[in-house]
Amino acid sequence: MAEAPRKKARLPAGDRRALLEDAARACMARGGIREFTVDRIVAEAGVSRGLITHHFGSMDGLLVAVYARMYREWMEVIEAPRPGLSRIEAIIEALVSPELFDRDVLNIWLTLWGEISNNPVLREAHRQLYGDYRATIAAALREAAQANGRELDADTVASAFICLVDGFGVQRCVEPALLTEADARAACRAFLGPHVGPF
Amino acid sequence: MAEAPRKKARLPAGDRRALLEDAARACMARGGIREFTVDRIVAEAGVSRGLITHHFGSMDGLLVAVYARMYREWMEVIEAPRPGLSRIEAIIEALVSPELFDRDVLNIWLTLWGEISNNPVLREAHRQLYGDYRATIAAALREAAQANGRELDADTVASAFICLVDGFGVQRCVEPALLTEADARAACRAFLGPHVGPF
DNA sequence: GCTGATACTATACAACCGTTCAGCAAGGAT
DNA sequence: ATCCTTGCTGAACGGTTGTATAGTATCAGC
Repeated sequence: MAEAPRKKARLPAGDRRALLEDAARACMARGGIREFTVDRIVAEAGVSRGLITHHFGSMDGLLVAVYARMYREWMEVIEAPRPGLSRIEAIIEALVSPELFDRDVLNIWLTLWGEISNNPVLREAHRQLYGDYRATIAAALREAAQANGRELDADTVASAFICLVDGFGVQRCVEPALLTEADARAACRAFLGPHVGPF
Repeated sequence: MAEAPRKKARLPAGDRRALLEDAARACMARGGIREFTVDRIVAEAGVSRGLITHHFGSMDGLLVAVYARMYREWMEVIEAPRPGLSRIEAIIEALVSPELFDRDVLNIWLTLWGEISNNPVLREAHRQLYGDYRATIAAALREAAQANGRELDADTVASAFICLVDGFGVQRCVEPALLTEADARAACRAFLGPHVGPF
């Protein structure tokens, strides 16, 4: 006979934190910032009301943790090596992959952007991470341009490219039918081609 | 001696509606959807708590009204004739103009996108208006391409172009320093040039 | 087996949420 | 002068918000 499931078993601190972060993301994916509330999140996670404050200090603390985890997972997919593809191609494929080009994921991002724009605590957290993202894209662009013997202002192009990608996210949230994964890939390639040359 | 200001003077119904819409936008520009509350809005407008329900039935009603007005004003600037410029150039100049390329305006849009994505009432309102926007852009693209004797899938390119523009909005809200009006203009032209030819 | 730290629960709290509604004020019609 | 309609107020409602905190369970070190 299997062990009877002990109620309220002790868990390593990290597990419970991750559980709450996942629950918070599920709520945000479902209903944006309006679902990011203590009651919804603890109900989703199946824990007591006090646990959020216990682990994160405040709702802002949890919000920052969610942002950090979203960012980390995003970058993992972006930076994953894809055999046979150049770095810039790999990035484009990552951006239209099921992991990143996903309504739930993008709805969480849309929600986070809205908060970054208005919440000083999250804005500060964003500032620290965002530079890395742009630098990664810019490095891939520089690499592709060099392979074709071209000059380019990698930072500026990377910035505009990120705008395009963020816009895909918006579009996919507000008008999902209008933008397929193939459209997004084609738009990325059409956008970057003139700047870095064939890839 | 001037007329003594009468308190609670009667106003045409439309004026009071517009007053509330403006107050709601001021709140959203300041703090996103979290500031879109009855108390904040009526305080901003200097009217009583009951007035929102009286004129709009509910907060969702006001939200739809705000969206409709944002859309109308956006389109007015987009469609304004600009002597000496082609239609597509005029649209790009409109997009980077002080009226549209404005932190407050774009923060309201970012807030509205987040709501469209999660609020069925607003999503329905959006669906009806959005098609017109895309059609306007697509028509300008077709015109430019024809002038250069080119073929293009105007709807698809318009859709991707709108993504780019929406992404500018996101970027300007979450990282205002990184994207100047000149950057945005240059990115628009670089994006459209390869599709429609010189303009 | 005690002690102290840690993980967690559950209640309580004041503040705020959107909506309802009774009533007042002002003007037009009769 | 009296009614009715309309624009608007302001109090009241039940429900939800985030946080503070007292109390309970569990485990490591001794």
